[in-house]
Amino acid sequence: MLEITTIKDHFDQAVSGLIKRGIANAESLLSELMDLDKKRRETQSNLDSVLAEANTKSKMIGRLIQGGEKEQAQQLKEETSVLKNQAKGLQDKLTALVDKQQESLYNIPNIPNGNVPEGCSAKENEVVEEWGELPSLDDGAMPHWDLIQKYDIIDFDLGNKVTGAGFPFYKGRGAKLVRALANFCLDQAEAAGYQEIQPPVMVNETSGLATGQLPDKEGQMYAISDSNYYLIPTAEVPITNIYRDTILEVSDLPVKNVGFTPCFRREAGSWGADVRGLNRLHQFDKVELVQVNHPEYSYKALDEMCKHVSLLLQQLRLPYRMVNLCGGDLGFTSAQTFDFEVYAAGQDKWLEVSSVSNFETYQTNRLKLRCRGEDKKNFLLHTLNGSALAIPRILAAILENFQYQEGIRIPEVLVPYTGFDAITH
RNA sequence: AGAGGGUUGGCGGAGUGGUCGAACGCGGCGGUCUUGAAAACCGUUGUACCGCGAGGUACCGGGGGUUCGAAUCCCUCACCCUCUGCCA
Repeated sequence: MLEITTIKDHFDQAVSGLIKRGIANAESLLSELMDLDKKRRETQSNLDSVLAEANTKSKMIGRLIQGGEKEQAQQLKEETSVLKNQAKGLQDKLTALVDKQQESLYNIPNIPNGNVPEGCSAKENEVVEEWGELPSLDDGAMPHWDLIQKYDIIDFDLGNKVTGAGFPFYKGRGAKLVRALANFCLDQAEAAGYQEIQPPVMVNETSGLATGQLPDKEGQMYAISDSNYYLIPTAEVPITNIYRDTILEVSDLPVKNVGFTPCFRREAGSWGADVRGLNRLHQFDKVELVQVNHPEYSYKALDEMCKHVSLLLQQLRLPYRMVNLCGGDLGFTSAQTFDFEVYAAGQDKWLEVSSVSNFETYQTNRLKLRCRGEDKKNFLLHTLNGSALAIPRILAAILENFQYQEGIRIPEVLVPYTGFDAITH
């Protein structure tokens, strides 16, 4: 969530930022919040001074009782009782105000960075980089959902039987290809200085709140009904939460972690042609990069992460475009996001295979992830993350783009990982 | 899963109703001494919020309660340890 002091100190900037996201009433929304904050501070001041008086009197009572002056003590007790009652009222008021302010802040998205394009839908996203030539396929080329049947490498029917829709089985060379992609991505990340992490795939409610999946997108996470845990929608959640309630030293920065996990998404209400086959699943594997960085260097890091993703896609020989998301299309918690879309020739579609974001202090504020400054003042750090990469969609693009009459060619960089250079009957 | 014991500041560890935000030790930081370092000695050392400031408030696993007053008593939840059971 946003810091209240940031909104106060950069009010106009905050308003115009939210307007860029398409929030028309941003000004009144933030003004209300400022009024609420003013009331909150007043109430806190009042409460503090009542408590201070009560504390003083309580201490006097202690001394009087020790000195044997019971009657005076009794008198003070009554006075203190009155103060305590006042304090209780003020405390309730303060709690209500804080809750309201918190709720309000939870519902305000991050302020877009200055380089985020104007626009209210995906149509206004800005393509900033394009790479590779779109393959032209022979007659009889297929989308991946047909290819996987033809070569018997991924089985959706089996998934339906054993679990339900959106939980495919990868078999034989299909399974091997998943493992090859994961290992390739992990090795590349390691070479770029990321530490590999294997986190739990279930998290508690506090963690979900801290990275912003809760309460906003509760419908996206699977909840474990009898233990208050949630299945992670991305490794970002457990890995970023490592640093919850933490104060780092400047010398610890940048923190660079990479995790390979299954991701679970309810994706409630998503149906239609866009979601066929591997395009959208309830469970899928993803390699995720997570960085914690100094505010001064976070955009440099964002750039570096985008370059990393570009390089992965280039090595895999997948034509892609890199898109600077416009204000209206930006994720709730993000200050700036670049999406990477890969062209899948068999279905003639661009598939989003990576999303690289800088959250600035939006997450660290909830996480209470700070850094000890040289002046001993603590400040909030920046978090960033990016997929590198989402495996099933990459798989889909590979199958479709590299298909030929008798089989599917495996990208050269993967061959050492798969042990085969083509999938044929 | 059952029985018992725990949870205190960066770490170890006192504290069972009243100047306790918390003794003491270690570690960290600053200083004296030294060519430099070590040792020794002196000082300092949590976080958040309110306030221009002086200063104030809150926090001893989380939440609630008793009391004029709670780290200390009561309830509850979570986690940890030991033993028994089960298990990859």
